[in-house]
This record gives sequence, C-alpha cells and structure tokens, in this order.
Amino acid sequence: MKIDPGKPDDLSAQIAGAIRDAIVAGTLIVDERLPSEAELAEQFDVSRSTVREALKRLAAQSLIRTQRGATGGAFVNRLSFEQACSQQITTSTLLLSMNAVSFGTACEARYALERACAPLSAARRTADHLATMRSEIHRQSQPELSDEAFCASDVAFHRALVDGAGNPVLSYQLAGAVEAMQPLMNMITFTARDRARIIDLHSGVADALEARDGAATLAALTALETETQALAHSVFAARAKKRP
Amino acid sequence: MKIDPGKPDDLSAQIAGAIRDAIVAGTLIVDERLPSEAELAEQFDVSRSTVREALKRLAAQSLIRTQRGATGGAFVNRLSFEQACSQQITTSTLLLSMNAVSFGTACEARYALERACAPLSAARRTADHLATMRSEIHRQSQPELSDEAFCASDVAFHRALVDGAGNPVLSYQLAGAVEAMQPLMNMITFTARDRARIIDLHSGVADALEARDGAATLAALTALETETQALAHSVFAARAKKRP
DNA sequence: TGCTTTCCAAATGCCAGACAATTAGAAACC
DNA sequence: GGTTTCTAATTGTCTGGCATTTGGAAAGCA
Repeated sequence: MKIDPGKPDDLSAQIAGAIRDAIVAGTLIVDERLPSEAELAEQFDVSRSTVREALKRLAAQSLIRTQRGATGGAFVNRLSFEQACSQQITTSTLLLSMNAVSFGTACEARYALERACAPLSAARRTADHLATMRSEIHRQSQPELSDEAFCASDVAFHRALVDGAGNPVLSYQLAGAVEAMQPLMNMITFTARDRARIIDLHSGVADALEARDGAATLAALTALETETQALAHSVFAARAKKRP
Repeated sequence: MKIDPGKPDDLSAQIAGAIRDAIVAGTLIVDERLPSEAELAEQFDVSRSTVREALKRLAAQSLIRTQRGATGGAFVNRLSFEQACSQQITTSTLLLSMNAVSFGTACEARYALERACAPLSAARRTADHLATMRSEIHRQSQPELSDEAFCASDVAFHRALVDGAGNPVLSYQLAGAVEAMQPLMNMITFTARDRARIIDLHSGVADALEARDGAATLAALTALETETQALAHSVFAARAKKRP
C-alpha cells in the first residue's frame, strides 16, 4: 500500500484512497483492524494528523468505524443496507436540489423505477407490506394532515411498495429516488380534491397488489404518475402566472 | 449552526453534521465560501485540527472543495451527476461484496431497473446510443477478448441503453446497479458458446431499440436476464461440484 | 496612464509534541 | 475465587509552528 506518485491530491486524500482500494480489493476484510494511527503515520511517513484526516474521510463514507481504548482502533466496517441507503438519500437529495432537476424528470425517473419492481412486488408482497400501505392510505385521508405529513406518508406508502419486492438491492436503490422526491413534492400545496384523487389512485395500487396482479399494478402506477405530473404542472403554471 | 448537546459523537462528526445540514437546508448555497478554518474553530470553540477533520469528512462526500492561497478556503460544491455516480458505484460495489448478496438477487435487481427505462430508451435513444451499442457488440465478438474486457464491454453496452432514456436521474441511479454487478460477473468464465448466445441477445436488444419498439426491448431484456441467470447457475453449480 | 514586477498577507497543508479520555486486560488484593 | 486497582494502548483534542500556495496590492518603470 503506497502513495506519493505525481500527487495532485492531498496526502490525506491519497492515503484514504490507498486504504479504500485495499478494502474494495479485499486486501482488508470486514472487521479487520487497521494499524494504529501512529503505525500508519510511520508506514506512510506522515504525521498522525494527516493519518487522522485520511481516516475521517473513510469514516464519512462508513468504510471504517473507530473505537477508543486499549483494544481500540479503526476497523473495516461492514457496510449495511441501511447505511448505504441513508448515504444514497443524502446524495440524491442534494443532486436534485443543486442541479435544478425539473419535477418532471425526477418524477419520471421515480415512477419508471417503481414500475420496475411492481411485478415482483405483486408476486412477493407479504400481508405486512399491504397492511402498511393500507394504513398509510388511511392516514392520508385525515383532513387535518399537513402537506408535509401527507408527503411523508406518501413516501412511506411507496417504500412499502418497493420493499414488497423482497429484493434488498432494489429497495436500497429505490429509497434514494423516492426520498429525494419529497422536497420537490413538499413545494406543492394539495387541495382536498387533489388529495382525494391521489388517495383513490393509491387504493388502486393497493388493490392490484392485494390481487397479486402485476399488470394492474403497473397500470395503477402509470395512472398515479400521470395524475402527479398533471397536478404538478397545474400548480407550477398557476405559480408562474401569479409571479411572472 | 450549533453543536455539543449530549454528544455521543466526535466533535468533528458533529461539526460536519451541522455544516452538512446547512448545505442540505440551503442555508449555505452552491459556491458559497465557508469561513476559514481559524474562524470556524473560533465559532465552534474547538481547535483547528478538529475543524479540519470535519472538513475532510465533508470533502469525502464531495460536499465541499478546498482551495489554497489568499482567496482560498472551503466552498460548497455543486454535486455533479458524475461525482454522485462514482460515489454510488463505490457504495454499491462494496455493499454487494460485503453482504454476500447472491448473484441472483443482484441480477434480478439490475434487470428490473433496466426494464424500467427500456420504453423510454426505445422512444428517445439517439443514433449515437445505438452506434455505441452496436460497436460494443462488435467488440464482444472478438475471440481474443479477455473475460474482464468482455464484462467491461457488457457494462458499456448496458450504460448506453440506460443513457438512451435521456433522463439523467435514471442514468445516475442505474449506473450503480450496472457497475456493481461487474465484479460478480467477472467471477464467471465464459465459453465461446456462452458469448455467442449473449451477443445474440444483445443484438436482439439493439434491434428492438433501433425499431423503437418498447415491448420488444422489454422482451429482449427479459430473455437476456433469463440466459444470464441460467448461465450463472450452471457455472456456480459446476464449481460447487468441483470443490464441495 | 498602462504595464510589469515585486512583495505581502491570507489561507490551506503538514508537522511535532503534549495531554485528556477511554477501555480492556493484567496485577494486586482480600 | 472474586473484586478492586493499576497500567498500557489507543483515539480525541489542543497548541503552536512552519511550509506552500495564491490572489491582489504596492512599487517600479515606460
């Protein structure tokens, strides 16, 4: 594990890269303890501060965890689906907010991905998944619900749908797309009539899943996307008229 | 922006979190310059080393970039699709390799996601996308190609397919799924006959896209998945027999 | 004035050394 | 044998310093 070639990068970035490569390549395996900061400093011939900065970089990506104390140190972390998920959500949310991705583009992507797991979810969803979806639909029908809470429930509904596919890789991938849409959805104020239509379409999705009908699920999701896009379009159009 | 409540976390993690929250919330906008390390140290009442560790954490997530010199400092980074993509690939690859995700699960997820953008790609793909796919198919037919190179070409083929959908959000999401599969695919040794079948199926996908036929593209992808799964199954079965 | 050169101050990058806090295991004690 | 105490290893944090980079200001010159 060596560093220092041309070096356009910082030393800490180079060191972090070297260790990361070792982890990806399998040279360092899960739960293995890295040398102590002092040892790493000697190995790479840098100061302990520099090593520490490198380790913090890796910790920020959940590649390692650190423990204090006598038998402490830095350990290669087993990246859990949950951790990967939350990282993906942060990244996706920022990506959408910082690059002026249009509502239409994001919405299209989200529903395309959801349709991808519709057949699987129809085949494999458990009673639990269905119960979650029904209960979220019920929550959405509470009139006193705030717009934010309505959107949060929408996210929960869709996550239950994708989790129903029983494929953790799919769930992890989809979580980012679904959650990242929430800030964009939160910009919309829903009228009671809007909510009623959405709830109706949600029920259609749940019904199709209950019947384990993949094609019907697909159709219901497509209808939901169409409605969402139309709703957003009218909201944005009205807003543009108001403040030209 | 404050820190220091109960503090189960390190100071540097808390500071990084506070700044990250400010970025996500939009308090800090793109290209805005953060206070200097010395100023941050004073604001948070910690040493400069601690601030530096916090900044390295953020740099590791591409949330900030740093510049040296008189007008230098840390700036909020515009997260590009490319950066987000490469982060996603690293995360996905590690996730799959460290959690013993089966080939079947990963493969299923990948093809489900790809089918999601098949109709869009059929409708919107440009001549360029098609040309890339054809040229990758041609490369795959070179007999002297190594297994790794064959897989790399496979990745390029599939990335052209998803890019054809013309939705950057989809491309970004799919890149992780497609690339992360490569290490798993690399474990397979392809016979000439295997390759011929895969190339045949690839041609089927390209033909369907050329005809702008979404349904045919879906069918071709499904056939490709079936073949890939069967191939992997037989390879792994043979290997298990050899070394029980 | 207008251009070039020089210099300077601000900022990050890196280092050395020190001390505090934590923690597991060894040692001492009862 | 069990409990307590000590100890050493390790990370977390701080202080102070120096090197390096870099943009802009100041000085010099035409």
